[in-house]
Amino acid sequence: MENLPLKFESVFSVDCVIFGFDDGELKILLIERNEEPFKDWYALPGNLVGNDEAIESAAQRILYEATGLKGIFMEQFYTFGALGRHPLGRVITVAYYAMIRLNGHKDVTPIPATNFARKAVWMPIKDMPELAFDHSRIFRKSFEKIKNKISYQPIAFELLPEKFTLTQLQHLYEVILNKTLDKRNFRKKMLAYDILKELDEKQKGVSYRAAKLYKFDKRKYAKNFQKELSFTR
Amino acid sequence: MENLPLKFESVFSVDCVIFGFDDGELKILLIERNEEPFKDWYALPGNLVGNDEAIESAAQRILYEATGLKGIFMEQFYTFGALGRHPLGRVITVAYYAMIRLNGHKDVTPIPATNFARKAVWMPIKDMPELAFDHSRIFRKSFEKIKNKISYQPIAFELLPEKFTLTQLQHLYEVILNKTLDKRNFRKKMLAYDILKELDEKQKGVSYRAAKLYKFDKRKYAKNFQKELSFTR
DNA sequence: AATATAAGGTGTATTTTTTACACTAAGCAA
DNA sequence: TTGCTTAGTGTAAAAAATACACCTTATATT
Repeated sequence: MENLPLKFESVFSVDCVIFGFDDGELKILLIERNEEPFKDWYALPGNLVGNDEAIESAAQRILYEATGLKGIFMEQFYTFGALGRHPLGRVITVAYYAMIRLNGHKDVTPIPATNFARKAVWMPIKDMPELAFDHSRIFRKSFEKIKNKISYQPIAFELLPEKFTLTQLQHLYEVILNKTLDKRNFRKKMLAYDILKELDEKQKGVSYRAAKLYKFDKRKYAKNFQKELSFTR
Repeated sequence: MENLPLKFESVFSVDCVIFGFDDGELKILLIERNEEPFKDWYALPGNLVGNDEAIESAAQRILYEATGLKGIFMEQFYTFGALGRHPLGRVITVAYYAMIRLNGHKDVTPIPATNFARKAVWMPIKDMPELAFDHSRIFRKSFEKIKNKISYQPIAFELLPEKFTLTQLQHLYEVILNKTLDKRNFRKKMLAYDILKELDEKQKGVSYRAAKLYKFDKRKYAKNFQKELSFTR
């Protein structure tokens, strides 16, 4: 193919819905904007993508700026481009979500104050305020997505500490799916998938019988996981 | 919020993977490019999105230009924006797929020749050539998507004539899933979903026992379809 | 030491769903 | 009338999902 002069540049952004699980609650990371438009509003961490920056890298950069974390799996889930979504003109935004371990990483550092972000907070999803731009819509779509996905893919582990108890895992499912599950059935099913490694360790610092700790076992997962999960109760 | 001067414009495109089912084969609509870059290559129908055009509308416009069809459901499935994907600069593309009735609409008219498209063809997916840009990748992703989706959502009907036999439906599933299904189990399951309407009509023009015709029943579907489909054999 | 508290951990019977499997019926054509 | 081709159907067995309750263990309290 012959050489052609470059003609195009794009202006578009990436927004990230970053989920964490802490105090038995599902939270997402928000920034408080310090700049027009939507000054003083909460917003998803996001930014314009450089002309020489891959979208995926931009998402990783934004996650890093927001949390100090690198190398977290992020999944693109939708692109939002309604005409009026950005007051400054046509800016479409590619949305990603990530799930990160908040427990055991309490020190995850939200964004240092920047021009546009005054501070960042972990917002429990039950307290979610209306967000800047169309970010509320983006959040809702991400939440539907993970709700759906968790039913057939073991993405929940990403949110837990590396070592966790089955009860913690169950609680997380219950929070995301917004329904209670039967303890015996949950355990039976989860263990049947054979993607967990039982450790020789127990929970510590609890004032009741300590539970066994488990780890997610990537190798077992790769071997065994063709099946799909699903919980009806 | 105060008024701010418009600052941004975006250059981005939409590409459409348009599935049809004909002669017992799954096909997609391709154009043959008449313009650099990728002159003479096959490509997905796609185009730049106007600065005042909603993405969804652009997708509909492209579908219309390619087939003459309006009001077909299209689903956005991914946005592709790798740095080198377009030789003329940074152009990210939002990809949609659609499934349309080819049977009974043989007259679906691919694109009238335009500047950039010499002609359009319904290409059997088994004969798929390498496509322009990253369109092969886009196609592969769309195909994974519908493969997955057909297993739990009745999207297959979109591809069939309005009236169809259960055997036709089964063949379509078999083609998409690339495996054979058991006739009795398929029928039992499909009828159990209770989303089909049995007609008082039979197939015509066949030189063997004619099969009953069915219609997809949107109302039943809306009522009954919480469940998910899945075929293992 | 005894007791209370709180969560951990476990099994079984029932129902539902999925699977495997093969023959007769109907319509057309020669 | 016979042959050909696809339509159409049921059942038994296996697997998966569900409902359900009590004893165990560790710590804290008296």
